[in-house]
Amino acid sequence: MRMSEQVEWGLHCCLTLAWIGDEHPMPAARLADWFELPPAYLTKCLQALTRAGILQSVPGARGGFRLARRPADVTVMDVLVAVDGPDNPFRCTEIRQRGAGVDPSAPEFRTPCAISTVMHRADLAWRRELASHTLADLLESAPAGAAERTRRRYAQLRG
Amino acid sequence: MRMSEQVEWGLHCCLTLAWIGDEHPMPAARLADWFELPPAYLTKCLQALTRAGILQSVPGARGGFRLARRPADVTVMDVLVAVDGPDNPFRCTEIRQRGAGVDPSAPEFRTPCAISTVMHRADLAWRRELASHTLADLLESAPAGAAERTRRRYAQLRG
DNA sequence: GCCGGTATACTCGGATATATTATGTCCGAGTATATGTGG
DNA sequence: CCACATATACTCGGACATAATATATCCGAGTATACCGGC
Repeated sequence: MRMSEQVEWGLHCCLTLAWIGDEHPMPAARLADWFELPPAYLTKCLQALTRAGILQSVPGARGGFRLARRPADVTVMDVLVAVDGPDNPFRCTEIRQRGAGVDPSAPEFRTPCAISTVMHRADLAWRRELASHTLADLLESAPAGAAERTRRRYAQLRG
Repeated sequence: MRMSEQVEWGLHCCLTLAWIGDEHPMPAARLADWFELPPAYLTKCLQALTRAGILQSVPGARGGFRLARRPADVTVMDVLVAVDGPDNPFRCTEIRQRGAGVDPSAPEFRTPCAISTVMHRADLAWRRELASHTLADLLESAPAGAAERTRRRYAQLRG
């Protein structure tokens, strides 16, 4: 099991967009250059975040992406769901009902599979933790001066 | 992100082996037939569990697999690690250090990436939940009579 | 009848193909800007 | 000098290849059993 790298990309992009502010939207190509990521592929991630209402895309010249909501209103969980999809990593295939001599309509199968239940609980704990942290939290926990450095670097990049 | 199906297989196999007891080891082919799973592939899962010390393989005729420990001493987490590997689903690639004009030796990078920290916390919560349930718990939470039905079905299968 | 040797059938175990998913790339549709022209 | 129409350059957006991983399979090595012959 391995999480898509796009989750990391999406979170870093959101943080960078938060730091440079809403004044100018930032093109995907510039974000890709910023992190040395494949530009064409990063757009896919940014589009997913846009569809989820986390980013806002601005078309045309001087266009790009900006945050659609305030950092405090975007959880890490939101980003993950937007990029990686809403599905539970564990998917119960009900193999307990298979095999010869098993009646799928037996009363014992009315209650959910115990394994599935445990997995679901663990998934819930995971999601709860991710939902308890917002982009604002991440911005605050950054080293002192990170915002300033980011803005300066961005200004230098724009020339 | 999708968890390997082998995790589900491994857990169900462990529960079945617990129910039928240690008297006779159960061959992989019979377990595969039991759940209607691909026999040759299931062995890979069982081998992984054996390497982890959860199952015990008995070679030769009348051989097969049996539980190596008591059900109370095997957590769901143990099975997952054995089958799916110990790696954290999220893998920080330190993209914050990339890009032109960034000094990887800067003091701000001495502290771990905040994103990585949050992900690690969530992963920990997930693992903690999985580690808090043992095979014995799963056996107990099964519907009444499950053990009896399983043993009877197995006896009938052996002929 | 008992013991030993041998052949056998059955088991696991790791090396080898295929399917699916994630990664990476390309080109077209659309829009704000800049420019040039007429009033 | 100002307003408007037009052309342009830049942006996003979804459709198309490639690489990595999970799934599925096969055949060989090893072992306990069962059988057979000899004592």
